[in-house]
Amino acid sequence: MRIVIVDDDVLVASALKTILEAEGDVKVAASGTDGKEAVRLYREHRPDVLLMDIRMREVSGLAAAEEILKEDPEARILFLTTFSDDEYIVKALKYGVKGYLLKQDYKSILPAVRAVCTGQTVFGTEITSKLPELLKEKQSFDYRAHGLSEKEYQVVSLVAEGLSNKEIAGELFLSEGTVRNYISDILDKLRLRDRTQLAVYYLTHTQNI
Amino acid sequence: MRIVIVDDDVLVASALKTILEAEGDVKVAASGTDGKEAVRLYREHRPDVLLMDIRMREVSGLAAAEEILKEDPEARILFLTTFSDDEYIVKALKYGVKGYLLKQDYKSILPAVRAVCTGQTVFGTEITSKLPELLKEKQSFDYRAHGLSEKEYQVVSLVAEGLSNKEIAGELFLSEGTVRNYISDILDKLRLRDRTQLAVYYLTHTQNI
DNA sequence: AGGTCAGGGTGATAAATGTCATATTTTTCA
DNA sequence: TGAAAAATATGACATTTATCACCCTGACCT
Repeated sequence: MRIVIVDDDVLVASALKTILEAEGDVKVAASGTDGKEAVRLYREHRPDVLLMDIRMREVSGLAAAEEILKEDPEARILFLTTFSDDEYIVKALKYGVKGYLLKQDYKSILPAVRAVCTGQTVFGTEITSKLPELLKEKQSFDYRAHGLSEKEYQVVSLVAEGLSNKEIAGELFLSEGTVRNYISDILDKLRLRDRTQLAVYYLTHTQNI
Repeated sequence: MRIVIVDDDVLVASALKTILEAEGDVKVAASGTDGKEAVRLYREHRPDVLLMDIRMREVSGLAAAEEILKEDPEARILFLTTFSDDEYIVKALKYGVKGYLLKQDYKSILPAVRAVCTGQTVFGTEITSKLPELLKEKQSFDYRAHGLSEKEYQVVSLVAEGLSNKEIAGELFLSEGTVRNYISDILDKLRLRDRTQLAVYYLTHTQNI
């Protein structure tokens, strides 16, 4: 396994090198201290895994990752950081970075590197526990809480699909006038003015967008 | 490392056992063939990692995972599956499952188990490549792509806040009639029928909900 | 039998919306 | 500079919406 390490803290870089090369099958091919170097070293060595700090002086690890992944979407990049940050995680994942873990957690670095090497994605503990949070759906529209009946709720959801009263009537087998009355009631209960506000309200209180 | 394996395919279970126990430090504490058993075996053995098939006859792995994680949020569960499925991934991650990978990919099973054991989260290759997709923000509403002018776009966004023509006119220092004309044009360009559909369209094509 | 309440309906009416044809004024630019 | 292309505006009109007052039916209660 050939690794490239990029970290602007030289101590960290050498510590990592020591930890990794303790294993017989791991070889640190090169190391650098800045995002720009990361790009250069990646091009030059095409390592199995690029271990990179996310915050660095000139060019950040994130920018470097973007650059590298644009050139080689198969690149296996593993971020190292001293703190976890939602924004970074999401951004990094969007780029296609293969992992993200904490420096402190030195015992987990080697398994993580191995896993990434087989093409998998790895997250550190702190980040993992936040994932469900990050992925959680928005609270869904609770019609009972607003005093809406089942039928009224159906009307609301159809309004939020852009249907006219006539269409809603057809859909629910009601007369157009009844639908009008329903909507009038609903607007009253929800303290809204017209169907457009109703659609907006529903859409912004529902996850399925 | 103590592992519990649950898979309704006995062949797979024993193959996994063989692969894992080839390593000196791994011990398969027990194995089962159904979600119900998974829950029981987890309670009984509290393994370092629970390796579980996601699709099983009676109680699915997903249901079992939910149950187990409710009792022990720290449980390290690693799903195994023969096919990848977006729905499952997202659901599993929401529950707090620690990983998800393909059975075929037997070389990556051991590193994955080790990584999960140190508390990390691991995804198989196929899933990883989908992650950016899953997390990608909704494509933002590109008004130029629809031939809308800057001003028309402003009108659209106000419609999508539920403002009336008069209010929009006031907001943009236009006459009400002009706003009406704008909206008429916009609806034409976007092939929509009324302002409610416009609001829905805008909201569903914008990420900031 | 009478009361009442929810679900569904009608019709009248006023306001808001959408369409169109037709100006007027600015901008832009060959 | 002069003409085309925008941005803005008006008025007339048809449609759709929203509100309201009232009606009918059937279930349920007592």
